[in-house]
Amino acid sequence: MGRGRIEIKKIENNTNRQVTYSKRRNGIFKKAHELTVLCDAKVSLIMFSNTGKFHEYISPSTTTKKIYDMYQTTLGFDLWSSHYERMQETLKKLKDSNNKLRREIRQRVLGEDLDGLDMNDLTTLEQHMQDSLTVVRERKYHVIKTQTDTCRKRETIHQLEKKFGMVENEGGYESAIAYSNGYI
Amino acid sequence: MGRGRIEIKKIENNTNRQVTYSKRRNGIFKKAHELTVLCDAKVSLIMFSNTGKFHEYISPSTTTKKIYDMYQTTLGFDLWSSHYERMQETLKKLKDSNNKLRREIRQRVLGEDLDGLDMNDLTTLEQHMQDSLTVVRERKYHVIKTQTDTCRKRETIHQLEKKFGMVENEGGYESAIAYSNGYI
DNA sequence: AACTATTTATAAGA
DNA sequence: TTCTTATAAATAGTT
Repeated sequence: MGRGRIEIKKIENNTNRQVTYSKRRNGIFKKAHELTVLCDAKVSLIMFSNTGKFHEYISPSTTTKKIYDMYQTTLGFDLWSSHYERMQETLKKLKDSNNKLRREIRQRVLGEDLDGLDMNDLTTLEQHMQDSLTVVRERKYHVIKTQTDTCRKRETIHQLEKKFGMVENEGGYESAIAYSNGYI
Repeated sequence: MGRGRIEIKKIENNTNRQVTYSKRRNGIFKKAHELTVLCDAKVSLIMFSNTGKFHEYISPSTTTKKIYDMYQTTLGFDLWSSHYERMQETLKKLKDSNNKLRREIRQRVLGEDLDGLDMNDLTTLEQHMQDSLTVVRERKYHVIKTQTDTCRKRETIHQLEKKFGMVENEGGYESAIAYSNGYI
């Protein structure tokens, strides 16, 4: 449909190709619109030229999102599966992990939810708890010892102050403790 | 372009509309393909007739998914943002929750990560652990007692069998135990 | 961006 | 649906 018939193969001349793209793009958009009106159809037409330029036609009665939703429903699969499924998997893993952690806490910290455990499980759990308790007690004694040491140091510093008239920076010690206690 | 010129408005005659849809659909698909080849473009053409029938053309060099991804990138927004953002939020909450749980386990179950705790914290923790340990020990004795009771029952059943020549269903008891031990 | 000779699409009919 | 064909519409090459 023009001065001469053309073969349907890539137009190598760059300018020609651009011009033909522009002309035919308009043609196809017009056709899409006519189809929409004449036949009460819903059309989504998305095009990218070989230079990456984007153009689209969408029937006024709908949206691209709706068309894709219908597309997915019709074909019965998910277009965003790569994005979405990866998120779904991560979500599932996190939920599982969370549940396990919660169960562990219920069992080991609160002593609840022990119904499924047999004698071996219970004995192992008891041993773990005993070990942990030992660790905490050791830590406690460590802190007591350290605090005592710190007190001794503070006393020594006070003695030095009295000797040399120095002024101690009170904020230093207290704020360090406050900082070390702050856990979220 | 036919025997007579037509107005571009909905074809009310049902059969006519169907026929025109079919003819023009083929026409537009052909045009889409020609554009693809002649101009090295990427075209996605999705159509739904007013009866809900689905047809699509997609350039052979690409996929609907890719076009859809390019569409989103080009327009710089996410069609699923509401869905997606909700998932992102859930994901973040779960991650935070997970981290908190892990920290709690490190502290209370493994006896690690105690650096930030002062004497009061440690004493409280020690007391909690002691309480939990007591609960576990109580549970252990409960299980021992229950098992003893069960054994007694089994003995009684055996005695009854000997008396009356009944055959015990061995699977019943064992599988019940296996079931009650199975936790994920 | 216009023009126009020609090809192509298609409306109506079979 | 599919084919036919007169005619409208699209467009290739040109200006």
